[in-house]
Amino acid sequence: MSESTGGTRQRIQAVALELFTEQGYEKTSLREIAERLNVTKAALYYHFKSKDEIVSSFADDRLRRMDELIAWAAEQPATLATRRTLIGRYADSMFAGELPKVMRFFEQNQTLLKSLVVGQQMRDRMMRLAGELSRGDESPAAQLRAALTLFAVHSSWFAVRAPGVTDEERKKIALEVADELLARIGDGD
Amino acid sequence: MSESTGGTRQRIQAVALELFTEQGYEKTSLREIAERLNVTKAALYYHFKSKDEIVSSFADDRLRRMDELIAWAAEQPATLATRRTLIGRYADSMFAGELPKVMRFFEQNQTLLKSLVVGQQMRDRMMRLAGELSRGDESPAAQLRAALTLFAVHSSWFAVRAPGVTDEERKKIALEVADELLARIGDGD
DNA sequence: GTCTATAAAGGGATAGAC
DNA sequence: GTCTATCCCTTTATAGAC
Repeated sequence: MSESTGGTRQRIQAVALELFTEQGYEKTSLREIAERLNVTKAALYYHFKSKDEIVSSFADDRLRRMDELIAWAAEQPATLATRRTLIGRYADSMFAGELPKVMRFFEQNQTLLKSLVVGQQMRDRMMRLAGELSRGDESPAAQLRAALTLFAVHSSWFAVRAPGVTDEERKKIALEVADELLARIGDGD
Repeated sequence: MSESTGGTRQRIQAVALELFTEQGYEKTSLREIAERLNVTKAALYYHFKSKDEIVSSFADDRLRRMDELIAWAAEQPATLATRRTLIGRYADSMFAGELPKVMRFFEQNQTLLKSLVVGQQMRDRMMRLAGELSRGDESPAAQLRAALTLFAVHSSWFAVRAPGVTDEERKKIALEVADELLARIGDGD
């Protein structure tokens, strides 16, 4: 209860995430975030000790979930069934709650993957996830297919431009295409 | 001949493109670019009237090539053969000369696609290209496959992590995976 | 927990000498 | 074609009052 001081911290996170995603992290100033919330910059610094700590604050949760997913995958056999379940679980997390927003933020701010520590961690988790999806087939084509599978889930948000498509339908389409790609992994022998 | 004053303009373009891609457009200052070239900021402003004009200067050429490609595709029948030739030509341009560097720049600076005019133009061309790739099959799945096809060509640069892979091999792998995706477009009837 | 005020630095861009 | 010098603005971040 000692943390629920009106939820200002959460409001800062929400506004920052939105502006960082739409305009870019570098182009969004703390002044702009503060103005949207009708507070001052100094108030922001009470809740976060720097600009990039705001990013870490909402990315850490996402990192934890990815770690869980990767750990689970590492214990499974490298079969098509495992890969399908893995991408299915990943898609579930990408279409639930606030997590897709965080992933969209990183997609829009690719250069942060290099300059911020939390960005490097996110990059690392994505590569590990792709590694699990192609485990058992070390061919270059398999690596590409694994990466595209993840991108299929992400890009279903914007690549499917038809009007009136629900989230559930987007997920279904993404998994349909992903399954086709996964089916081609590991059949080289 | 009146423009060949030592190629300073080209050197500025090359350094800017590299730094913009590696660190991000917003994070790279004109001072930093000038220092790398051992000139002053004012010298940069003799060649380009603003920071974003540097971007336009190397993006315009890329835009022209994409326009040509889109115009060509629009005249062809919406068949699998056309789609395969189209993605093949696109891959050729992505693996030749300086063009891939420009595309990597835009990938790393996604937010510029919104804020810069030339970015909006590039975004528009990519969507048109995807449109040509899925023309004749307006299903959401076809749109997703078309987008993934383009991404397959782009991502072959970083998703294929095996050492010692040549550009030619990357292209071949990308087109192999792209062809599988394209084969699923337009067979809904 | 939020404020005012300010420090310290760096950004893009321009004027005018050479 | 490049320089020095400078303008004006915004940025992140901090100090200290309330």
